[in-house]
Parts: sequence; structure tokens; C-alpha cells
Amino acid sequence: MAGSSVTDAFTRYLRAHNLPITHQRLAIADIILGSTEHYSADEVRKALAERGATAGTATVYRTLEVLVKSGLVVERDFGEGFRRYEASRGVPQHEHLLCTQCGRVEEFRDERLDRMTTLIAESHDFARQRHRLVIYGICATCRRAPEAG
Amino acid sequence: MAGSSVTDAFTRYLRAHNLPITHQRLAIADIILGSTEHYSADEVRKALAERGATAGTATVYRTLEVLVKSGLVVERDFGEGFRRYEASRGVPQHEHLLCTQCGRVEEFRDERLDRMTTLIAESHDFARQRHRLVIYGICATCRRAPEAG
DNA sequence: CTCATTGCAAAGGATTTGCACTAAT
DNA sequence: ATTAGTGCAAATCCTTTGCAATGAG
Repeated sequence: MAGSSVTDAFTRYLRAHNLPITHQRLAIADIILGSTEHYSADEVRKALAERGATAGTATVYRTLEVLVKSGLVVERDFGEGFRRYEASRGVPQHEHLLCTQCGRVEEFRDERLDRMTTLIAESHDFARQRHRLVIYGICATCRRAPEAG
Repeated sequence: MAGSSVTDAFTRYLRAHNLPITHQRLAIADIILGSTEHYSADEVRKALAERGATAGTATVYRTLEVLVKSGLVVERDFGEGFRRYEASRGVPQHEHLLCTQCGRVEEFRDERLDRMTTLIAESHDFARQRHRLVIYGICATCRRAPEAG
């Protein structure tokens, strides 16, 4: 563990593809890969600022793109008007719960969905690629605190 | 049936709410309420143009908002970067298949999902509001025609 | 007539792109 | 030294808003 971090896989990816290993790339990777959160591009910038690091908007987006291409990060769209990015952590497929009040995201897995959606796609003569299920609701915390805290 | 159209319900809604009944509103309602398609705001404008009618962008969006408030139209977000609007036709809840090549949308219903998502939300201590399932794939037509038609 | 709607153009938020400058190898 | 990345600002896409002109009741 010592001397090694979650960004190692990204460093290897960059090296293997002859892509420069920059401070910005490592800092952004460190934030996303070291957490289970679902970050928006803007939240990444804020997280960088909290650590005393910075990166231009364009760099954040471009690095997120590289991370997605590497397979280490997955892009999500929960219909909020912007995208979120999540470390893939080797987890094959999972669904999300989104608190419509505070934006909190939780994950769950349900084996039945893969089978179910495959059958449904077939019956409509679609070649299924993937599916996306989001459950919207209010989390326990927000129910206890009526107004924002 | 004669002398009456699908926009009647919208006309009644507008009258009941003391909202002016304009040509633009009727034309836009006629397009969406008279079809089972899932229109983007831009597609609504194109559909208007095909009929020789026009409406400013702002009017299209504002009318869509009124239609959604009336309950006659439902707003959808399939993660394409823009929203779509669909006549509700009294259909309670259904899911969508989206062709990632041509954008074609098909619908299906699965009773199990309501139960399933309610239980999942409960187990995460979320007060479930709604859910959204989209299956992405390639439709039969696009599989036959490799390149765009 | 009176008030809400319309349409244009400007504003907005998220994301992308062009380009001179800087840093990685 | 090369070559690619960075950051800024301008540009783009979808959507919203301000405001004078227009149309519905």
C-alpha cells in the first residue's frame, strides 16, 4: 500500500499509451479514483481547490475523457442537466438512487435487470447495448431536515 | 368525433385557467398530442415548419411547459443532452427503448418495476418518488442499414 | 381596452474548441 | 528538442429571460 495509490492504474495507462503524466491528470484521477462519489466536472474543480490544486475547466473535461477511455471511470447522466463521473472499481453494472433534494447518490445491484432488459429488447427487435435505471426519491437525511442545512 | 381534435383537452385546460388560446399553442399541442412520438423542442419547430406554421424558440419552450403543467404531456430525459416531450395519453408509467443510432424511441411496460424499485428504495431508506429505465440498443432498421439512410 | 403572449435578441449553464504558451519525455 | 498538455477565451448547444410589439378576450 505504501508508495502506491489508487492512481497507479491510471499512471500505467498513461505510460502504456505514451501520454504525458501531468500534475493535473494525477490530481484529478486521485480525486475520482480515491472516492466512491459521483462527481460533476464542477465538483471535481471544487475538490481540487480544497486540496490546493487547480486545473482549467478544459483540462478537467479533457482529463475526464481520458479517464473514461481508460475504463477506470464511468460517465453517468441522471437527467440533472450535467454529467457525473464515478470510479468504476471493477464493479460490472449497477443502478443508482438519486436524492432529488440534496443530490446524494447511492448504488444498488439487481441481477434480474440484465436478464429482464435483454428479453425486453429482444421482443422489440433491438440489439441491446446497455440500460440505465435511476430511482428518484428523498433520502433519510433530507426527510429529517425539512429545509436545507 | 367530427369537429373535435386531440387538442380539445388542452383548449379546455387553457380556458379553465384563463390562459389565452393562441395559434401557436394550438399548433404545438396539435403536433405533440396528435402523435406518439417523443419530440425534442427542435423537432417540434421542424414539425411546425412542415405544416407551414411557425413559433419562436421561446414560445415552443414556454408552450411545452404549459403542456407539461396541464398533465397532457410528459417531459423525458434520455441522456442525449436535451429533453423530449411525449403525449401522456393517460398511460400511467412506462419505460423506453432508445436506438442509439437513429434516435427511434419505443415504449414498453413492466409491472414488476414499480414493485421492485419501491422495495429497493425502502431498503436504502429513500422515499421513492419515481424511477426511470432506458434500454439503449440498435433497432432492427438500423441493423439492416449499416450506414445512415 | 387590458393583460398575457409572442418573438427577438441577449443571457445562462454545461461542455467543446482554437491557439499561444508551458511542461513532459 | 519534440510533442502533447494546459489554460484562457471564444464558441457551441440547449434552454431561459428581458422587453417592446402584438394579439386574445
